[in-house]
Amino acid sequence: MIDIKIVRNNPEVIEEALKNRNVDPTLLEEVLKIDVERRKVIAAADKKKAERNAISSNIAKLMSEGKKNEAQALKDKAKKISQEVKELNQKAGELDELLRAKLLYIPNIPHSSVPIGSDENDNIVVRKWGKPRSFDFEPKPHWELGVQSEQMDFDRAAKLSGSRFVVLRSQLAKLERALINFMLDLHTTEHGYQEVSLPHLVKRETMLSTGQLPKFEEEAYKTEPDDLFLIPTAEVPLVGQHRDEILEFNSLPRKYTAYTPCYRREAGSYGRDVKGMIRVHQFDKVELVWFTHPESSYDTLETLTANAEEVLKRLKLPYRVVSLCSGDLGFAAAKTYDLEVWLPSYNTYREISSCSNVEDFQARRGNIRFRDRDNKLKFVHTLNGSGLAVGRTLVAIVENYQLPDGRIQVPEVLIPYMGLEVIA
RNA sequence: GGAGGCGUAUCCUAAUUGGCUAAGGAGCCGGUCUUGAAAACCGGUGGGGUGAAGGCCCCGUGUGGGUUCGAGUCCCACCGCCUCCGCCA
Repeated sequence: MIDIKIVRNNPEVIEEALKNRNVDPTLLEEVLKIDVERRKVIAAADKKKAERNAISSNIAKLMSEGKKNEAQALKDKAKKISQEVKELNQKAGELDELLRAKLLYIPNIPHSSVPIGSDENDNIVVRKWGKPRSFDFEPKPHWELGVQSEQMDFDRAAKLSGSRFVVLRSQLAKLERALINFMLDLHTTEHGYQEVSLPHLVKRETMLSTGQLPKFEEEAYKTEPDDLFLIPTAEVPLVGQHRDEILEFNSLPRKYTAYTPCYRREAGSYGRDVKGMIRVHQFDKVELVWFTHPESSYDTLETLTANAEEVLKRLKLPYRVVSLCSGDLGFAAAKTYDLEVWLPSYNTYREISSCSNVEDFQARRGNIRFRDRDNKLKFVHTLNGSGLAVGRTLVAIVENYQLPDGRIQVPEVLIPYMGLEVIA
């Protein structure tokens, strides 16, 4: 959530942020209008309350002196004021709620280093690693390779659950498991993250604090009658863990990694990536999340991104790092690097990880604070990144490591996890 | 699902015939003292409104209502945690 004080004192900052994100700026005007009205009502209510409090203490004094008649006169007066207070209070409460509801729909302010642009075409390639392999045969897309070996089963998945699901078998099922273990081992033993095993169903408030709600409710799977949501990413419970907490200064930064399935309705993506397992309703992901001091969060973004990149480097998968432009930035993010892996079937780079600094946007919504050196309570900064999306990593391996006969060579670092060198 | 208990500030813990400022302790921050530190002592340590500022004011005892001039305290509903019983991988 955006700080109302920034909205109030520097509306031009928000206005520019909304403009750069291609978001309708009328939202800002509404917020400002409500805020002015709200403060007016609060000031009026406070004045009445002060008046009533003064009378109340007079009544107490008179009562103790036994002057009942005088006290009664004041009581009548106070009762009237109390009625006025009640009305003003109610009005203030309504405006407060209205303001909060509007604020929850305002996206984060892009960081000054974020390139200004309208869509993904304006993203900037920061660096590239590795060279796309040149095949001396015609490479096949993963869905052909997988179906051919009967280890990727889209028909049965559709029978079970409909479109955009996949069933994996045998060595590909094992490859998925191997990737999860490889990623978790790397992040815990070499990058210093704490592994966490988490609930996959979370409350509405949890989704709200990370920014998935209220704006993107149609993207989430919701359960009835409990109003629990299936997580679209482990970021949600990882960040939500510390909701309404005050973290020790010395416990920061906190670094967590978690493997979870991710559930996404993919509403509005009909017709995109319909073949294969690039875009499915359920996929595995190993997530990285940091809680940091505000002053170090941008250094952390570089570290976090490097941690995710390390997975691709060890798997020897060619990739590039892209800095998302303002128009392509996610709702909660102040700055995002996407990692894109080379996919022969698409003949291009496709997103496999997204690493973001959301600054205090989620901390403000979730009330996650720490006590600073000056003893003041402040909001932490949170960062998240995929390290990596397991399904897409599997796709990348299948396509990039394919052999002319359709078998898949196992990347060297995965051989200990797979117990074999080639997937037949 | 049934029964009972408990929710107070960063933490621990008080406060019932409803009434001045939610007492006390710990931690932390700042200050005094000291060669330095410790101890001791003093002040501060949630949110909001208003003001150029000193300041002034309002709210805050799980949440939301109610009674009352006035609620930590009385009433109602809800939420969370704990214990026991039942069911259960």
